[in-house]
Amino acid sequence: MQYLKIMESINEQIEAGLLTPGSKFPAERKLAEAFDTSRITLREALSLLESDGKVFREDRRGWFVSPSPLSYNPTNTDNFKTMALKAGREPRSELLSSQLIPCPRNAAKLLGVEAFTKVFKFERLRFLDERPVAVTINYVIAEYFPRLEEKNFIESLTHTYKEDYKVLYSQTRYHIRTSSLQGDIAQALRATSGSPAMLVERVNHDQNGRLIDCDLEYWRHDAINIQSVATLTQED
Amino acid sequence: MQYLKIMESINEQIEAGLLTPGSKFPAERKLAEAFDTSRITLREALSLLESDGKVFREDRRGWFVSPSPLSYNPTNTDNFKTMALKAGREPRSELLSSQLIPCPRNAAKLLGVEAFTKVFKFERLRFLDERPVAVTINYVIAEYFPRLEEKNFIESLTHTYKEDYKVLYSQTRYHIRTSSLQGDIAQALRATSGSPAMLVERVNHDQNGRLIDCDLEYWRHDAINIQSVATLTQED
DNA sequence: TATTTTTTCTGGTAAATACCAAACCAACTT
DNA sequence: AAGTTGGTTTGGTATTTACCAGAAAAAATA
Repeated sequence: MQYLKIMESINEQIEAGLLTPGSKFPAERKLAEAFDTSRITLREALSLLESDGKVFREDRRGWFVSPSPLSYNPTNTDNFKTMALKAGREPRSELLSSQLIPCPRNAAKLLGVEAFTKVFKFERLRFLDERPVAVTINYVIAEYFPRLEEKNFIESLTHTYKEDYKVLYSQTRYHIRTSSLQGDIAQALRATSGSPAMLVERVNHDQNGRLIDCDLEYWRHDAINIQSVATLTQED
Repeated sequence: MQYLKIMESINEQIEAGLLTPGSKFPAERKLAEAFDTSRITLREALSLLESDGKVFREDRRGWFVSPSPLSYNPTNTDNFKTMALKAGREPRSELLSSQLIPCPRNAAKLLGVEAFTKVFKFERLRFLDERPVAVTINYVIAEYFPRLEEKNFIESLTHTYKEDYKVLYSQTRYHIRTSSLQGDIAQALRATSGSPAMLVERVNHDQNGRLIDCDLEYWRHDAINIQSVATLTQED
């Protein structure tokens, strides 16, 4: 199992700080030669480090050292920008698409609304220090937010809700599971199809208990770290 | 990219219910032949399904269809057994080790205690329907729980705390991130080294705000699904 | 200097092959 | 009936080879 040794060797170099976060590895063929092994075995070692979140790759671009993950607290309303800035990172968001459509199946299931309810769907790509780390897809119940498409919601939907509609998030139901990146989402994240991902699904209610939107967040799995404090209720 | 087609083909059979949860796939060589491809490409397809949580493998034993994940709520005190039973699953726990030791580095960091503080460490293996799904490692501050080693805590530590020491969990700080299974932990879970995992770290306080223990839970990544409801506090 | 085109490099995919060791099963022994 | 042994199957690991397509770099052009 020489791939284990290669893995450890690379790992040591990362931990020792010889390879800085975000820096690119030499070409696979060169690395394989350096470790006196085949390209396939070298890729095996890198893949293990990838599933451990130590390194990541960009499709046909190479392998990189993973930056430290962003702490993500699902129980507060900090938006992406705020979270990133608090952690000393540089956030950026891009709008990938936005449209007013009848609620699709998967979102209808999350929202618990009838089929054909009008929703405003939009997709955003989130960057941290110019690395694409997440694609977020929002489904907003259209009737509660007239002309939402004209507002500037790209950076923060939370902010738009509050300023333009006097709506505050008050309760959120969330699911978090591992998944893999496929198709358009993988492409937007410059990831190869099948890369490991964290999928965060949230369903949000406003201060009146009204269900207002849901979102799906596909994160590169090494880019976040779910973190929270809970006050426990004893059941029995 | 024929591995994508193979993947979809297998996936369809799973979704159609032709392959029931927990059932074993034919041997790799036979499957490869059936799909008229090489074993390597077949393994590529299965690996993708694995990272998506649709299938899992047991080391040198073969590939299996993943059962549906257990919903795990980090914000309540339901123990493993209770969670499993509520979901209609059959739980079982095995004690892998238990010892009274000076707090090791990683746990000291989580607990925020001085080095050499005595802790009671024990490892348990959790099964769902006889499938090993998680290894949990607990570090309990020994001075608060004299003779803990004599109690029957294997099924539920929570229960022992409550009945024998009148201690209730009241606040927990948790971190969740993806990781990979290695060494002993992988072996206990019958997983191959490097299999994807969910790592849940928790630090717990009792009803008096006293820090009492922490635990590390290594889950097979397809076996859980973090799920919770949060009441939000607006900051600004 | 800025833009476009061409070339080179590099990662992604795929096959064929080989050997090892653990798991499994069946036959045998006690 | 229970335990041991030995052969077979099967997944894990590793090498070699090949070709493709996208990305990056270099060269040519406007």
